[in-house]
Amino acid sequence: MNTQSRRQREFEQREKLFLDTARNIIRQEGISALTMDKIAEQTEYAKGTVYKHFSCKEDILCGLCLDSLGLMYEMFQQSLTWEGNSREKIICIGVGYQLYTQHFPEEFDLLIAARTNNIREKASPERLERMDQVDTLVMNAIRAVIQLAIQSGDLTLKQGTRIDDLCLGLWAMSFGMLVLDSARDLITGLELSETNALLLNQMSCLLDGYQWHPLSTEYDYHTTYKNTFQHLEKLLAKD
Amino acid sequence: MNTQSRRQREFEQREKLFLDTARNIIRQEGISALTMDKIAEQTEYAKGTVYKHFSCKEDILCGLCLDSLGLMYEMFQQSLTWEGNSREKIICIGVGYQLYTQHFPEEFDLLIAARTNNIREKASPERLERMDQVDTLVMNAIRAVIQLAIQSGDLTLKQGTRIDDLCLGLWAMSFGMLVLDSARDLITGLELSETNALLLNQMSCLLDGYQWHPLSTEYDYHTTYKNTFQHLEKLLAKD
DNA sequence: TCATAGTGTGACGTTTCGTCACATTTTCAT
DNA sequence: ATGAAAATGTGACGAAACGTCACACTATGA
Repeated sequence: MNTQSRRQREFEQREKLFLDTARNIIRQEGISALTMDKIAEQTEYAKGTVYKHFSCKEDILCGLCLDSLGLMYEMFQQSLTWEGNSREKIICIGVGYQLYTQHFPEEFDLLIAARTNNIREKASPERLERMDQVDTLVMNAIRAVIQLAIQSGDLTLKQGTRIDDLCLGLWAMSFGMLVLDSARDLITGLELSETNALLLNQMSCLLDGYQWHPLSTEYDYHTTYKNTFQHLEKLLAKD
Repeated sequence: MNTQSRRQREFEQREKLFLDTARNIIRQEGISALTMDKIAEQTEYAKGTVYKHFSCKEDILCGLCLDSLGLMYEMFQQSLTWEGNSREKIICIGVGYQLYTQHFPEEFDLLIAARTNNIREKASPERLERMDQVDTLVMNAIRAVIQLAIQSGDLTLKQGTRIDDLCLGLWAMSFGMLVLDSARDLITGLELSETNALLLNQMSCLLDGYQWHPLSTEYDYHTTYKNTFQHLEKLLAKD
């Protein structure tokens, strides 16, 4: 009975060890340097043991994404507690997303890659399933703020628009901006404002378009942005 | 002299043959089934010859993306000629983007993957360079419409916002929506409107937020959407 | 007609993957 | 304490794919 749970615990610890090692290799040498043999060697386990945990290399990548998503979820939960009106809470979530991508560019890169068939074709169904679940949790965090906004009267959905449409819209805008911005040096010849102003401005326009009150003309969200930024940055620094 | 140019032509034709073959393999068997040996075998050339054209597998993927981007650019150029106000032109571009992703999901998948270090770490610098160039062309198409809108008085940029910020915002929203939507079945538990309405609604809100006239309250863009959709779909059907 | 430059080839060495039969350790009933 | 059985860990191995390169073949033009 007791040994059962100990075994389980050891198994989970080892899984964590493998993932941490993989993460380090990617951070230090890039994703193409990640091999199963290297993970085995650095952890001083045999390759077969690694395969007891992960069905293939892509499965490990998804495992790393799962960790990332979990971290992101925690941060989003933090954002929900931010004191302020509903729009400020949404901004706080956006800032969290942005900070995350800036602190963990490699992980974000993986998150993008994991939306790609390249990876999904190979990863194990179980882990893909788990990723969906965390995805849903993250979505729920956003959904909660939207519902709050509707309840408090800050937001009235237009005819034919659903809550989840808005969820996806906000997510899409943030995701898109961060993907494109993370590859900003690729897009040569673009004359952009500085990164931080970019996301806030675009989100402000979108939220104004939704008629989510108070509008950016009625309220100073730059201050909100600065404050949430500092707040969340402190949280991140703890790691 | 003459033989020179003939050689050159033959070389380009063969490159196209390799790419077409690769595309077919991906479409039929998925990206993980793509191997250099398979391309060589199917084209009845030796592997060494394939490597005369592409430095590695990832380079081929980028080659496919280049083709995709070229096609997209052509479609965007078409959109610029759409008769209507500046907002309708932007919508036409968005619709083009959407149709593209729906018609060529595999290619779109590659476009996403090609923004990832996974691929970029390995592809040849020359081809990455060329991709940037086409990226820039595509951006220019969007930029042109924004400039038109400003000139015609439909749009006035807010203080501190640049044309390229708006470019990126529009691109980000569309890209984000299409990425997330292309993986829509992943995000279980989401209750979304149908795909087509989604992008239009979100773009409408964003454009309203920019105060890009005529606003969606003053003009029926659903009709525009339908018309542009049909128009571009005909163009695509020609292939 | 033949020397030469240019082009194409596929066998080969290397890397990495993923497997599996066997070795080692742990457990638990006696 | 002991040993049989169950659980766990190992790493040698075969297969698959990559990318290279010395050589073979072909085209060119003097």
